[in-house]
Amino acid sequence: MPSPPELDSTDRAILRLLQKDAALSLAAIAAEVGLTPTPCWKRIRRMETAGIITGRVTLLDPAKVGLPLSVFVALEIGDHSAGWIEAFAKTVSEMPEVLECWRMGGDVDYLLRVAVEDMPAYDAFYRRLTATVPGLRNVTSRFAMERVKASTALPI
Amino acid sequence: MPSPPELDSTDRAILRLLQKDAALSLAAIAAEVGLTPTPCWKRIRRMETAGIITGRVTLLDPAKVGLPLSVFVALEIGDHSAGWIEAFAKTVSEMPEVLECWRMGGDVDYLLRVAVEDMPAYDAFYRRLTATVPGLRNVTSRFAMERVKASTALPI
DNA sequence: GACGCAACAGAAAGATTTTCCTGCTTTTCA
DNA sequence: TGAAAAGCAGGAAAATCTTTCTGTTGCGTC
Repeated sequence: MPSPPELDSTDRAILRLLQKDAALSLAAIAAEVGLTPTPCWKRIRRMETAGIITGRVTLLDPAKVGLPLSVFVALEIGDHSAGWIEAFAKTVSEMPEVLECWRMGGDVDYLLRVAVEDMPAYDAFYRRLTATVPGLRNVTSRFAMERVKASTALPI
Repeated sequence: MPSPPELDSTDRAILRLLQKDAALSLAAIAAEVGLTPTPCWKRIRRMETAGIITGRVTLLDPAKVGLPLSVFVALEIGDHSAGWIEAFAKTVSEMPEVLECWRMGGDVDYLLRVAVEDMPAYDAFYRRLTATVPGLRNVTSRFAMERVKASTALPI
């Protein structure tokens, strides 16, 4: 059975607002979507418990907190067993400088985005990664020059 | 002159908490860092006006809002003039399905992360991108199978 | 001893959350 | 087919909790 749309246009309007600014008051949201605060609150509550909203976070300026260098690391691996994959996911999840880790299809097996202070710090991370993770066949580091766009707002 | 550290250990503790959960009350933050709400509020206020805190956003589950496909697009360009670069940044910033766009050093000129509904939607995006942006020498699409880790919390 | 900074206590303003109510739509049953 | 009943979404108002602002104190420095 094709489940009915979980989100109507009002829900999506609320989400568009909250994706841009999680600190908006219910009164402001309500005015924007044409409701009173109470039904807005109930809708947000529902989307939170449904797992549609996964969290509210504070974003920082990477340069201003001393992490101006972003590196994308493409990994090719030798061992494709379920055990290796699980262990790798755990290892990488525990590395705080790895902000994103994607398992990919195609020529690259994993793609990481890493935030570090400078090149020596990246080298230290690189050594730690290659020492900790066994069976890496190829590691390609690509360095970001400029963050042209960095959004967390999905187009809904 | 080596500017004094803008952030002391209390500031960083507050930022670590707020990066994980922007909805924490001042009372909860204050208890965690060992202060009363008022100085916490002043510190947060200061970091907001200083641009260290760039915003508070709501995160959604991409699959649950109908955007389960993430694609990384590597671009190589022919024209490296300042005008082209500026126009490209503007074009890409206005495309809502492009969540991230990085200007890179090395073999790849730009790396994009794109969120779409499915493969036909990606194809439509691809056609629009290549039709809109002139002078692309090479476009390589890599498809994500699994989001192993996706964090917005910088390691401070 | 005076100054400046950071924290604190308490109060006022504002926001969130709850409770209860109304009207609409859908369902069910005679 | 019609009508009562149930369920759903929104709204008003009150209670609770938070944020924000005021003045004040304590500590370290000069």
